[in-house]
Amino acid sequence: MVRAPCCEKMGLKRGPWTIEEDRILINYITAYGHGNWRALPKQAGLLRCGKSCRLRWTNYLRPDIKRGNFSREEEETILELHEKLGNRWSAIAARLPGRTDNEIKNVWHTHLKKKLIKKNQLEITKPPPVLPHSTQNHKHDHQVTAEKEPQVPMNYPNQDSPQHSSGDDAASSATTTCASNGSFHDSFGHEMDENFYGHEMDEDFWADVLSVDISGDFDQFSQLDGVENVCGYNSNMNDGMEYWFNLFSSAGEIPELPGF
DNA sequence: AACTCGGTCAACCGCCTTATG
DNA sequence: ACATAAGGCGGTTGACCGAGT
Repeated sequence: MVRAPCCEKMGLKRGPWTIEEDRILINYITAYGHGNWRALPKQAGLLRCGKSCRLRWTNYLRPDIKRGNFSREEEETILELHEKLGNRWSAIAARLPGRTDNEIKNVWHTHLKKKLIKKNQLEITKPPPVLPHSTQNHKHDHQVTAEKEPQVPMNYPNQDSPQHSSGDDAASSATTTCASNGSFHDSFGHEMDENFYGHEMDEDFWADVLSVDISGDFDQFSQLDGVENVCGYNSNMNDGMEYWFNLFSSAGEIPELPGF
């Protein structure tokens, strides 16, 4: 079936999002939610297609996004889940709070795939263990196939969860990254230093991007009702909210966020 | 200093599934 | 039951940046 594109290309902006566009999108979703992505850009006054808005929100602007490098535990979790699930990035992301499918996909292709191939090559070059002759025959088969990316069919009949569940999964997965007392936890629930995920690096990054001095009162911002409501949980600052904070503080809008 | 190359990651594309009338 | 709209997914692209030459 041939379908028209999801949005007319005429007059709609593409490419990287500007800070102003981010603010408009956050303002709108904070005030009205995102019931209908297709109608959203028109109602919010954005010259973007709904798909682009959804992607920007889910992959970047959502307040529960965790930024910075992946921890060793997270990498191991991805490897483990990828072995079980294949390239089902959204299913993997659902098990890694604060991480998006896009981010996991990127880290897989840039780091983990190579890591896995290297590991498998090392195993292949290792002298084979002495095995009973009946089992030795199939040893190499397994190692060779492990080097390839698992081929997962488009329909996943053997999976215990439905294929399209990332929206709900993502929402439910957002509840464990940052406790109400401000402590940070990794995906295994271990308490962590807040700098662990490269928080300090992010601060510099955003300061550069926004040309603002980051010395504001995050607590005041993060405890606003509207912020809590959009986050879906009672949370203090995390990286996504930090971005919000800077976005609005640079425009002098705190605490008069729309919808609050 | 200028250039190349490879890594990174945000964004887009096309297809599929689900929801709705 | 069917057609269409909308949401969502995985694959891919391309701009950017830093390291190496």
